[in-house]
Amino acid sequence: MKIYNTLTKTKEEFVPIEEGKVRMYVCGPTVYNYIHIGNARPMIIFDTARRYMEYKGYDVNFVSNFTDVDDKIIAKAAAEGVSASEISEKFIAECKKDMEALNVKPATVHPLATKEIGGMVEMIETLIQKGFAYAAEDGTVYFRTRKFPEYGKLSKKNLDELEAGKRIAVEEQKEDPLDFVLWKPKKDGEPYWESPWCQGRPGWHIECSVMAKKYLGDEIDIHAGGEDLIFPHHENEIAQSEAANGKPFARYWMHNGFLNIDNRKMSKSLGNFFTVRQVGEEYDLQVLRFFMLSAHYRSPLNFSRELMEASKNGLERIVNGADRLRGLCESGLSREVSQEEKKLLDQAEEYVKKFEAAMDDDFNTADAVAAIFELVKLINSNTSSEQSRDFLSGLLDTLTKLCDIMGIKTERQEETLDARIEKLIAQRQEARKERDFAKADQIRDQLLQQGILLEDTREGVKWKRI
RNA sequence: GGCGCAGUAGCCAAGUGGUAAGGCGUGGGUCUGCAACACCCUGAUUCACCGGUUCAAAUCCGGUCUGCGCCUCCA
Repeated sequence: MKIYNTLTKTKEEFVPIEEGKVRMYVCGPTVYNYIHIGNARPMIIFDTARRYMEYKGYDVNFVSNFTDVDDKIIAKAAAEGVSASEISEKFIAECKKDMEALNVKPATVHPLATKEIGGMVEMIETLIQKGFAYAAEDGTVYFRTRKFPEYGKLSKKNLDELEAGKRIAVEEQKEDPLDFVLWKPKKDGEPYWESPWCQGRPGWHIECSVMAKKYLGDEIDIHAGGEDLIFPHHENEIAQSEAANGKPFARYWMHNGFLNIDNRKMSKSLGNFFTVRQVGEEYDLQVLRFFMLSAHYRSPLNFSRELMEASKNGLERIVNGADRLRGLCESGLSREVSQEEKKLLDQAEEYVKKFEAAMDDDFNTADAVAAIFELVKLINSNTSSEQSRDFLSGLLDTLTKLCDIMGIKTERQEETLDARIEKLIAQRQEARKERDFAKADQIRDQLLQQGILLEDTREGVKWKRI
């Protein structure tokens, strides 16, 4: 399995620190609002990577934080006249709902920044002891960036050029403009914690270093997040962790590309901002997941209604295929798998190999999805109720196995139609039998208006919600 | 100014030296009472442009054009 490593800018063979185990950390959202579809991309991508590694037999310890103390949370709390924790707790709960709808598995641990303050204070103390940090007069603690010679190794930045860039805020009490905050004093009305330096709260970067250390250890296999986090967030994490622990921090750094709207970065000021919740009002969020998997995770991906429609139709093709096959399995024959069937099963295995080869190559989900489509075509073209049950269920198992890895649900939600609708379907069948097609079509249109699509298949009448 | 990414059919998208996957859409056909589903056929002599290397280039090198991102909170 190869993974593209931002640190070396090459695809590298994945070798875990501990055989058979993966320690993985993904930077999670700051919870001051409903998550947007840009937040959803790393969630979906790295969940898929995790599922694939689990499929390969790895025991994945997957840690993803919620940043629940931050300027934006405090500002929102002030605006609504509630406490910061009320805001963060609410949006953590809402975020978990969205993740479930996107079929993103809960992390092994979802640590909260506010519950890890003790560890942060400890790490900052260590950094001060080792000379990598210093406290200013007002109690602000800064990281001494130039003391860490490898600073810039992830983002390929040169310290002197950074300084020349003059976009760094000059703070009088900093020894060097490049130094960044580890701990800052509270302002009136803000949440705070006690520390040796002042009552205050942690800076933006220390929490991830501390949570990764606590739940995964000093050295981890994979650290992931959006590409915008490369600098300064991940660069600073490396500096903090490696300076404090004296060991290399993460072996593989993975970064997903941005999700754009109309080829522009999504932002509130441009008015092209979508929450997952908004998209969910119009589409099953499985469609959003499928859409995100249609491109390589490192490429920018453009979001639009047109592309969502295309994804919806493509996903429908896969689900239809699985659905039909599931029905066929029930009526399959109890006999041995024939030679011809055996050949088809071998062909299906070829698609599994193609799928695995794609995923082994830096999680090429677009290619992996193509393999699933080819398998669906094989199924649609070569199955009937005249075949052996073992053959049919073998194909179904293969298809659902691959879809599971992608986090695509192939089972339609079991819904019971209410008696009134069932009666209409029965009446329509009666009308069809009597060749009263006008009445039959009238009933079908009536149901369609209620969002129920009927299909007359060889195996009987099927319905689905649209 | 520094660093970086991308440009493949109407749309999306894979492919990084051996002669262009897959999906959506379009048009035609088969099946069906009709429809839907499904299946078959329909698509780039060509991969932004120009030059070079090579027996061979979408893939490597040089240049040009265009779009985008990071360097500041941001997935």
